[in-house]
Amino acid sequence: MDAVFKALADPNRRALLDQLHLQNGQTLHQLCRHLLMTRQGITKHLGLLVKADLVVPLWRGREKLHYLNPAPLKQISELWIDKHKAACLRALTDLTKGLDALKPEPN
Amino acid sequence: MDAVFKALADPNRRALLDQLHLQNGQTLHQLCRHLLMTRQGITKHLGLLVKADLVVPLWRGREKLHYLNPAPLKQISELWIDKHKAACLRALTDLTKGLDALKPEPN
DNA sequence: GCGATATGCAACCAACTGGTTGCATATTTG
DNA sequence: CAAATATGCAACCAGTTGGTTGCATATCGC
Repeated sequence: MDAVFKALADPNRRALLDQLHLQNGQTLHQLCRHLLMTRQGITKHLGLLVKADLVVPLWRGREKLHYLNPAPLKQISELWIDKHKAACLRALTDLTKGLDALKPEPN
Repeated sequence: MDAVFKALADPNRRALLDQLHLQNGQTLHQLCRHLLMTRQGITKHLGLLVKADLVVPLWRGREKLHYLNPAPLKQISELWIDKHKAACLRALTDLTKGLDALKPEPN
């Protein structure tokens, strides 16, 4: 869970996910073409994505294919985002109540 | 957008959001009681949350109240998570296809 | 007004991050 | 087998991050 948030924190890694979203199952060298960085740098980013289980690697001969795994994103969305979305109205009313409490001196 | 992902990357900041979710509009000192860290440390974390617009501060006298703003989370959920969730089935079939392609030698 | 309370700001530090270079290993191809 | 291709691993380096300490400022209560 923490690994997923950390993995999503970097724009390069999000770009990698986007790239895989565009064409799934790309090899490391294919992914390198879209991101200006050394191959080893990309390997590190992919390592974090794999550790967060957002990407699943698959060896085919000397090539390593990378596939998206949408499960963690779904989980985060459900466990975290929706929880706060549900409190949307409450939060807004809280805030406006706070603002009202600020000005009880209209004299 | 990037600021939101970065802000969510730290467990302490997520804990702060959780705490505010539990009781909205808490003051800095109130938030300090739930997280073992110096007040200044928490101030820094809150600063990032405010910069990401996930938290809105509100001064009342010498106290600074902190309110949740659910808008950025909603936006992320819609713009990012759902995009990948939509590709859920496709991603899975891609992966299983990749797995199948691995073993075309059953002889 | 004065002490206590609530917060801000800046400097500093260790640890982590993002990225590189260099070299090793495995697989494919001719 | 040898050359080329695809990848891994480790060391290193600069910049950022997470957290601290120290001191300044503003507001409340007596």
